[in-house]
Amino acid sequence: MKNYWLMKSEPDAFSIEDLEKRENGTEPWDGIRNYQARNFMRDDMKIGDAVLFYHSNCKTPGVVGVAEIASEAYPDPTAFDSKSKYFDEKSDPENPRWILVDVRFVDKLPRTVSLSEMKETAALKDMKILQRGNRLSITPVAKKEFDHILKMAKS
DNA sequence: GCCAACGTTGGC
DNA sequence: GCCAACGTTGGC
Repeated sequence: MKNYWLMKSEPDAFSIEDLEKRENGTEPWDGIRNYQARNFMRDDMKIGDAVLFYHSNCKTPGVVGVAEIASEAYPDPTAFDSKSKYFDEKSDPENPRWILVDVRFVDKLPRTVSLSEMKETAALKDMKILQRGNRLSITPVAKKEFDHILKMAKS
């Protein structure tokens, strides 16, 4: 069974347009330093899973595109790079603490489905992203929520 | 194991 | 830029 996800990114750092421009539209999703998000990548993500690409910390936060999972989880090299802002001296290369998956561009939505609009939509009320104080950068999404957001983007 | 202090996230 | 919510750290 295919799984569905929502992944946040700050467009100033890495936007859906940046993803589209990457070779093969593919980018290693590095820098995840939260255990819950890591465990989703490690335990539940599979190649071909569908992703809602969400822009956070910007003028109009919301879902802007669709991507897909393009690799199994593998060690995040930035954890071992002392020059990286994601460097973690406590991550042992023999037993990596942090992992990542490759994410591939699929589509930009015809329009942004904004966070405020999502909040007003009864069919989306259970989404983790709408729950109070949720800061998780990777959250599972129900297929019907995923489909509903795509439908909203087309209307 | 508790919990205060601290750093980060992210909407507004 | 503000600040509430949250996760992590580290002293005890």
